[in-house]
Amino acid sequence: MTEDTTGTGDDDSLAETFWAVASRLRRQTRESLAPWDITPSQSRALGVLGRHGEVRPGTLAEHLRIAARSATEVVDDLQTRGLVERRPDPADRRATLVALTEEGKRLGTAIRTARRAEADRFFGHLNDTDRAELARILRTLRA
Amino acid sequence: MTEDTTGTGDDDSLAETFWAVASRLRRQTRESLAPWDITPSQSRALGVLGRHGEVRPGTLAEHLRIAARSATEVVDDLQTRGLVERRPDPADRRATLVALTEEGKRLGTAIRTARRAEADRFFGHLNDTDRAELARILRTLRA
DNA sequence: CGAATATGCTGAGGTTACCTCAACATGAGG
DNA sequence: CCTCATGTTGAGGTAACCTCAGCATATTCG
Repeated sequence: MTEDTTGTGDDDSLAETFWAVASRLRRQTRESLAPWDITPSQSRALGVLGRHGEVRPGTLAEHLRIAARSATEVVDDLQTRGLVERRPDPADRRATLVALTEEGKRLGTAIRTARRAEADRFFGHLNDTDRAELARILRTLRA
Repeated sequence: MTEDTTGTGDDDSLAETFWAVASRLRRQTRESLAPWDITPSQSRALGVLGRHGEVRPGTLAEHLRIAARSATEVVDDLQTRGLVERRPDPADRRATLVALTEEGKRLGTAIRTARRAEADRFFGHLNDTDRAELARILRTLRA
């Protein structure tokens, strides 16, 4: 149905193509996370916590490249699910430290594995050279 | 694939890098569209309409790769701003055709120019080879 | 020391861009 | 004409952000 293609070179500016890919990746990610009933940004936060141990919400925000307030929100969600806990920062009484609970760690590793598999599935259509090229170019653009 | 990390070791998977770039691009796009008080998805819709003439909402949705219902919404917004108009499809009385108004056309071209400039600014850090490579690889992934 | 200022977190409230589900009208095939 | 498919949209929901303001601490400096 819907004569799918309509030719091909439809919306092909670099930016458009980029967004088309992004949208595909987002859908796939969401899908691959579904079994754990966890959202993409929660999973990203779990990743950061796994790599860094306990951090303050503000630091988490930097790693996720979002506003501090938004990090608070993600932490709230994870805390509700019992995946992280907050404790006072002994070094600064304004601050809080966020750390994975045992279950958070377990889930974190499980998800990391799944995400890796998912990434392989997504980027796996590329050969090694292309994948490396893509990584390099994207890193340039991230700056 | 997994770890060819360059030592920074921060958020290094290909997917993470991809999202970091996406986020940067999104912010910049939003900013560059601000003068016209138009959102990214509205501008994408204008683009499709500019390239295709009048289309049905459903067709628009396909081009934008979103659900039909969501296209209706974008059209609503554009119509409120007087940039598009709906008229009945003579060939099928269930359907509607969406077309740019004169002002929509004017704005569409203005925006297209701006977006191009913005893309150049964003992707301009890359040399020609890298830009071509990126385009090629992304097109593979879009499939 | 004490006052001004900076920093860290979060409540309140908003936005964008999506989604699904179901209603309703019309079209098409038997 | 009856059924089923299709096109659009109302209703209602969601994730993931945002800003702004307030409160509690920390730091700096006269």
